[in-house]
Amino acid sequence: MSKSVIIVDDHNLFGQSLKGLIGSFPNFEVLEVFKNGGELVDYLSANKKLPDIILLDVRMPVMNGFETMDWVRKNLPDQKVLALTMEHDEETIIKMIKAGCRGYLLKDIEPNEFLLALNCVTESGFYLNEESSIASCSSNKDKVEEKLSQRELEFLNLACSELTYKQVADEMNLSPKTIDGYRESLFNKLRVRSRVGLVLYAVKNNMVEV
Amino acid sequence: MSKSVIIVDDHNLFGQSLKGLIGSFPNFEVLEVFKNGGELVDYLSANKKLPDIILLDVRMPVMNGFETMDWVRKNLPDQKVLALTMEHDEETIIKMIKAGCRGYLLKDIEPNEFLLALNCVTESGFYLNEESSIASCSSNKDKVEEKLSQRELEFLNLACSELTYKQVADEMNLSPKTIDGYRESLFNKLRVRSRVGLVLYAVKNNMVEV
DNA sequence: CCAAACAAGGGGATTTTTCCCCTTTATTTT
DNA sequence: AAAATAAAGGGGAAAAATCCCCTTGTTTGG
Repeated sequence: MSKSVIIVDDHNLFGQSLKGLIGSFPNFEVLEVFKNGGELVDYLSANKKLPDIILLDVRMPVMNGFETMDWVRKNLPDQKVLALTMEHDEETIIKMIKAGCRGYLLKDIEPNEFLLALNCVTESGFYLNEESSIASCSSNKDKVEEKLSQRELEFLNLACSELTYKQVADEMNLSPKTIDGYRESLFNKLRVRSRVGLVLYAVKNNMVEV
Repeated sequence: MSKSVIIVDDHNLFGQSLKGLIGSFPNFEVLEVFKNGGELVDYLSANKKLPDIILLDVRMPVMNGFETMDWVRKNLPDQKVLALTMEHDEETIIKMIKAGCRGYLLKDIEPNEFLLALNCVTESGFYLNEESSIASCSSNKDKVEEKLSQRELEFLNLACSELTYKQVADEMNLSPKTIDGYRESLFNKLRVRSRVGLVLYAVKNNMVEV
């Protein structure tokens, strides 16, 4: 019996090309190609046919990979999802694996490795290559991310702007002194020594939209 | 007669998938798929068959799109090259068009638009959609980039770090006051109001490695 | 139930950044 | 040759960011 796949990727040319490639594999067929998580959620919510595998990009408009993965885990906990992205930074890999995806593929893998991964997931339920295993073990950076509270993340985002801390305080309806506390706390957690350091950290780890 | 295409893209899965898609178009065939500009240059240097079109990614290891485009223009000025990337920022588009490519495609276009572009380039020599035309006209950002001197770029890079301006001055063997001059000058040129603004500008426009 | 962790806020001092106005010396353009 | 521009440097002041040490409630895990 043929295994069914749904592709979710905002780069349409890639999605459509990949559909062709997967279609050429024996025993695989592509049910749908979506451009963002929102379209996928609409489809899945409509009780349409569930695919054997969902290939999920991380950076997408409307609803990104993390948000989409959260939704899938809540609503279809048994759905197999493979993250398929260009980001090879540990943060992203760890976040996606924690969010519950069954493996992490980089867009620069060879097609035969890709086929292997598809088979691996349908049969054993998981596909983890060296990079993602390494990433999920070495939880060094991981821990610090964990420790950032919602409020701290809000602050971090606002710090990545030309607002002064005083203006950030207004924005968050807090006193400048509290903001100073967040700043100091983040400096320690993220091991940076200046606001520029904060911004660079956030950019490096895709925590802000640039 | 069939038109020949060479694909240069570091994301192998994309390159191979795209090969499949192009192969399915009538009158198109893919000669080679390379993972970076270096491989392309090796091929072209070896006097192998020249393709009708080269599809060139911009962000690649070893030899990126700009460097590759420069080489092609110098050595094979009549070779038709289409940039095919994810970057939709004006800087990149302008730089690639200036470097001499015949058009600029985003990876999120529809396959039929893609086919149109391929035909357009082989027949008329150019393919410019709205976005790239807009970009090459509205040279607003363009001009400011132009105006940044080598020294200012050096400063900008160092400003994107946790160094204080005093330390940046040491690094550049200049007085802190001169650095202050660069700072002020860049604030005006880039229309930012703080060091964080500088960093964000540099990150947005891929002027620093993050 | 208690101690630990956390969110919010503050005083006061130091350093860094930002701003505005200014000079000199080459180089380039007109 | 005169004018414009780039590169380097400066004084002085105001604003912002950084640092260190501190208090008061609230939650929350053990």
